[in-house]
Amino acid sequence: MSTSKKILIADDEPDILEIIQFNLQGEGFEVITAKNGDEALEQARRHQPQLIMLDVMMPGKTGIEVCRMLRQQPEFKSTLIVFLSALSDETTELTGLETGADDYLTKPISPKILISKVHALFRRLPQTDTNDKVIQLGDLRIDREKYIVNLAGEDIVLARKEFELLALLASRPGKVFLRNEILNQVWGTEVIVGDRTIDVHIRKIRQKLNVDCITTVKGVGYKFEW
Amino acid sequence: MSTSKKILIADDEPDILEIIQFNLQGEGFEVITAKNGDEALEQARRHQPQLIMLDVMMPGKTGIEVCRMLRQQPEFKSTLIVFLSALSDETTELTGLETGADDYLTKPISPKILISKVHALFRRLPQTDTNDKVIQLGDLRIDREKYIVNLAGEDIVLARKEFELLALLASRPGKVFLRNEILNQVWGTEVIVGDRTIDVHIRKIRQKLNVDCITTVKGVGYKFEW
DNA sequence: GAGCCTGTTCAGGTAATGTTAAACACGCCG
DNA sequence: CGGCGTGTTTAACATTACCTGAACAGGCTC
Repeated sequence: MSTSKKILIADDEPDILEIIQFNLQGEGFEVITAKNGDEALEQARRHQPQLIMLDVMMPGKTGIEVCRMLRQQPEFKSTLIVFLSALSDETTELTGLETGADDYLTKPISPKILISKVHALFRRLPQTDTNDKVIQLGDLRIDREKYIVNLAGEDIVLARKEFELLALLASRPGKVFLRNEILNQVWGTEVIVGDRTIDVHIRKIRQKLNVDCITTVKGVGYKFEW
Repeated sequence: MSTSKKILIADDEPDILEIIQFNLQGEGFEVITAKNGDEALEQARRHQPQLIMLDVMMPGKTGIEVCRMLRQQPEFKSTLIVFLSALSDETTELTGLETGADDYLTKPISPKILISKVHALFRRLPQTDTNDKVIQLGDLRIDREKYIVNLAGEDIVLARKEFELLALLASRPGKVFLRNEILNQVWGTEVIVGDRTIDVHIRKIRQKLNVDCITTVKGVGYKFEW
């Protein structure tokens, strides 16, 4: 688990990039930079920052486009995204916020204000380890990327639905997931499946893991406990 | 289904109050208003809004003071707080953000931008609302999310109705809940059950908790005391 | 002590879940 | 294209835990 918070800044003006970088590093943040939209996407993918600051006007892809593309990818669904713009155009700001950004800052901006804003945004970021790609709990490891469950060194093969169901429950150990919640998260809102479907999958997981880690809360849902 | 989101607006100018209220209500928010700082504190306590918008310059307590006082109280630790101010003074903005506010908006502000901002803020809320789901009273903890009652480190398993009944009573310690009130909240208005049903559940809770915390108010109802 | 309210116990009914097997969907490969 | 294997869903049935009402006991008030 990385302790320091990573911030990606994308701007085509080297001066601005440098000033912001300097100030944020002074606050203990790890800063990654990009000179244009494509580079921003590339760096975001590589470094998985918690906060991304995008200049709106950049050669190639605009910040808005970059934001939209990021938000379409599951791993950036909850990443903080902030726009930086020299123009305080209402329409652009609106578009930016509606694209899923968390804030829209206008240049020039005082370094102090910028830092305060960044801190305010980080205050709202959920615990970093809950939406990680790898869930590690004792000798149980659930790797969302590789679709592998490993228990005490032993790889366990789970089918896709089984895996997603387990990953969901394990993403918040202890939390009771309502049956509806599970259906929405694993099956989506459009598909309608019978009542027993969830139970059957739960049973298979219990069987394959051969450990009593999923508790039924009757009339409510299921929860994962370790 | 989530209940509608409540927003509290505090401003001493009636015109501004009205404009903002109108716009937010149009978006489906439930809006509460306050004319000054003290009223804001009062209304916040009463209505427990998810978002509070504070004018900085108000007669009596300033928005900054109100924010500071709110943040000191556990129930407002994760409430969204936004400042509204006519003056874009850097020092004030800094102070505001450092007091724990989520954003600082300068008047005049376009309704559309305001609404977008509000939506952007609410997007960040769900992750942090776990605090609201836990009732902690001394060494008794009722966790609505985990469906667990923990007393002095010991987990106590309650059935669904028992849990909901206890959670209801404990949500307002000291308040006497009428039997009708309990029926409506726990059983719903449509279901009709006999008189003794509540008693039976109360008994089971008393038995399982093994602590005398539910007091009978004869001819009226029950109350939870700690 | 009568009347009213609540406490206690218990067993039957029932809704929710567990279990199993079989049907269905889908891609793979010859 | 058609059989095969895997993954997913359904249906039927078993099982469980929960909820509830009834029946009675006890306590308080008048």
